Amino acid sequence: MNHPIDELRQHRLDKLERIRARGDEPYKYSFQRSCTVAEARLALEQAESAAGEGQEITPIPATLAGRLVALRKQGKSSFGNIRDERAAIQLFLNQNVLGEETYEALKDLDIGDFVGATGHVKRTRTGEITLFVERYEILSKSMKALPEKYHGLTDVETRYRQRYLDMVANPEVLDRFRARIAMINAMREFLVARGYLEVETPMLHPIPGGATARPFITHHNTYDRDLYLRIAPELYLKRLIVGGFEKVFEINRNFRNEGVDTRHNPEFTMLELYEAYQDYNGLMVATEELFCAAIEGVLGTLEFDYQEDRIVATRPWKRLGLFEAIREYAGIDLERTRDRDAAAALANGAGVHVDASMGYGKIVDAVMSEKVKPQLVQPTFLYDYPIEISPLAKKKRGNPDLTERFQVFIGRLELCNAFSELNDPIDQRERFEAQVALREKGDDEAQYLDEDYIAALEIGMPPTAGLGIGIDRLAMLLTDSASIREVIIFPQLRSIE
RNA sequence: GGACGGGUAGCUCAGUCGGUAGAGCAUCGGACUUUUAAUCCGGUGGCCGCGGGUUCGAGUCCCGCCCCGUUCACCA
Repeated sequence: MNHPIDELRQHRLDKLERIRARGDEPYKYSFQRSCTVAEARLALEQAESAAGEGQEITPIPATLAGRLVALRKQGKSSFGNIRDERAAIQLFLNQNVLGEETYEALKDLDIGDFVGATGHVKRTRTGEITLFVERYEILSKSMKALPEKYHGLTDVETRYRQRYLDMVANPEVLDRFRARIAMINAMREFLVARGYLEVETPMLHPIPGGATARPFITHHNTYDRDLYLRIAPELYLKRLIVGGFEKVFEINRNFRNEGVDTRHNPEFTMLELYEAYQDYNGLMVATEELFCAAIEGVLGTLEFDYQEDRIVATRPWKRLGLFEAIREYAGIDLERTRDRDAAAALANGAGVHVDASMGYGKIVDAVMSEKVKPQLVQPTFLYDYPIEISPLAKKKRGNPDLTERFQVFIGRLELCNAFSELNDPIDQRERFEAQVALREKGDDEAQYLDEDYIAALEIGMPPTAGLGIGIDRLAMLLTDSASIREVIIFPQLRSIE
């Protein structure tokens, strides 16, 4: 068989042989760089500005390492480019300098190999910052052809399945994930500075709680029992508030056995925080501050573009009652109508599809999702949600049909969910029982009754407000990404058999 | 799960009416001592996503399936 892959592979194997035959090792154990490529470039630029316009400067000695990303041979001299994590630099390789034998050995280098090189950094006469190489060595041999240099790798499936290749071929992908990391760091620093404790709670739950979603089920052999990958950390974080911590947060993965689309990945990262003696009013302020810290931490400004829209996130953000928003954007009033069928009729009239299984709360939620959310470009709080779809939130003062709950929307993305936490154990039990009743009627997303959580509330939980932020979606917003898969480094794809 | 779009060389893509499977880059050989998508000459490289069908003949038409994207449904 003469497959091209075999041929290319054979060429590389031959090169490995030749390298080893020279007594060299194509997979080195370490390499001592004098600095990074970016540092070398900066050193030259600083020397230049110190010397002044048009002055001769002394070339800067440097030993650099990186992946060889281009090699232009021109007879007895050659140009290459290496790239390390942060920057790329041109190499100049000349037979007179390297010696005939070493220069000849360039034949055994391929684009994709890691190379270490020692020489002096200066500009070529075309002005390109270049390492004039005096010694080089191969550090690691690549056995595969890299994607084409000009177009890069654009095939979305390959980009997601082989993210490492995406990162090699498209360096801006590194920037996107750096932005995500910077965002998380900014939020963590903000919270730690305000005295929140970062905690870790279980990923394996005996009862999946804290959200309405289908769980992944797994099995623990020693205890011979099924466990669930957590759909939310909420109930454990609130147990910590019961235990005596007053400000806690966790940034970690949740798993939900639901559909996959541009805004949903089966595993996703959530920041949840809880603060004792706080309610949703105070939390709205803190939420605004936290979001702004994240946005400025990444972008350095509160004004930015997301897809087609210009977002201006300067505070204060718009606040709208949920029903007010529905009146404004859907043109119907669902607040006065607590009757399920009347609400369904109004929703239908507004062009929102309602099916028979949906109760009042879900109808309100559907109208919000279809008619309100698509209008919420600028940062907006929606607050006061129906009790039916908020089983862990405290009833609104003066209106037991509503809960003290809010969500934040930016760029049509739903980014967080927060409420005054329900800490009345008797009310909580009734809410759980309502969920169990829904489950018995066939709603497999209804929540489970968690007796131990009730027991914790019976010990006593102070007044508390809590918040959950979809980290991946916020990363989408701050990196102008249309799909959640662009900000999840290894997104979930169907496996190929 | 439905609708729409896509899957051809390692990568990026053409492929007309059903008639010998193409280009650029990469790769291999040659030329070249300041190039940077280097250039010039020559060569190698294909399960056309998979499986059926129609046909003298299928990358192309038909049917089924797989995978990806967008979208709708569900969810955050």
